[in-house]
Amino acid sequence: MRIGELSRRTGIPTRLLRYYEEQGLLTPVRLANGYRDYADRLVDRVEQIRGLLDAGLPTRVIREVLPCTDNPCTITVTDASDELVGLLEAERDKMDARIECLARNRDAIAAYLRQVEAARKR
Amino acid sequence: MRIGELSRRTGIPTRLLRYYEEQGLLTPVRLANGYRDYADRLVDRVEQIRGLLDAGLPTRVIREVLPCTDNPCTITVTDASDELVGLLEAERDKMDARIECLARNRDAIAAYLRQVEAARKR
DNA sequence: TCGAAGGTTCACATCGATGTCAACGTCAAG
DNA sequence: CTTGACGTTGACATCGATGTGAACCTTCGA
Repeated sequence: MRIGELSRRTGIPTRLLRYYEEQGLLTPVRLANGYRDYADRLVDRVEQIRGLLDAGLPTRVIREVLPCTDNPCTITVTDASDELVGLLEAERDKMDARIECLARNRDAIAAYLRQVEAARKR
Repeated sequence: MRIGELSRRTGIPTRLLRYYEEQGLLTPVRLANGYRDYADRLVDRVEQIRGLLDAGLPTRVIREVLPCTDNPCTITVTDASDELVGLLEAERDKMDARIECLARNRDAIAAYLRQVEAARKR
């Protein structure tokens, strides 16, 4: 599919799809006329990218993370440099911390909302 | 404590502590000489703010969220406008989505790292 | 008393993500 | 053949978070 359809399907402006490509997060093939051609599976990838961006990861990190979340890429297990492994471990730990922080605050909000609701019943 | 010590304790530059105040996330009292004076408990608050910022929440949202995560503020349950309640529910749901996305990707990274390690043992 | 350390405000710079616009090429339908 | 929808690249603008520096005030210890 071309960029317009991908944009419609994902709700992400074409501007950003091009930006993600520039950042190395998305690599559509080019048609003879120069148009970008996106495989269907890239819809999911775009959503994954959005999720990670929304969760606060910079594109630089997402670029490292994406390959290891691709099933087919699990084959490339062996060519992971020590450096990359270290980076990924650090990133995993940061994500743990973020998850914990988010969860704690979400729980606090949820508890608060429950109290509000309880108070309104009276 | 004054801003320098808070900065040392939290590792956050004074510039940002002032910025958080400007954004309404932190409200130190002022000493006679105009210096900011931070209560001890604000150390925790700063860390909470950092966690939420790192998790991708903008200061605008954090400002709404913080009050409901303060225990003493649970007393103010009654003065929650419908609007705020809706905003908080939406925010809670977004946080849910972020947590899920982060967890999925962290799990993928963790699985990848385990594979790498297994491959290296051989 | 003087200087260093740390505080204040204000302004401007930077950086990443995103919006917007200009100038132009491609393609399908009337 | 032309028009309109859609694509291309490139430049510049904006917005939020953060860095940096100037000009100035306060406190404290030599």
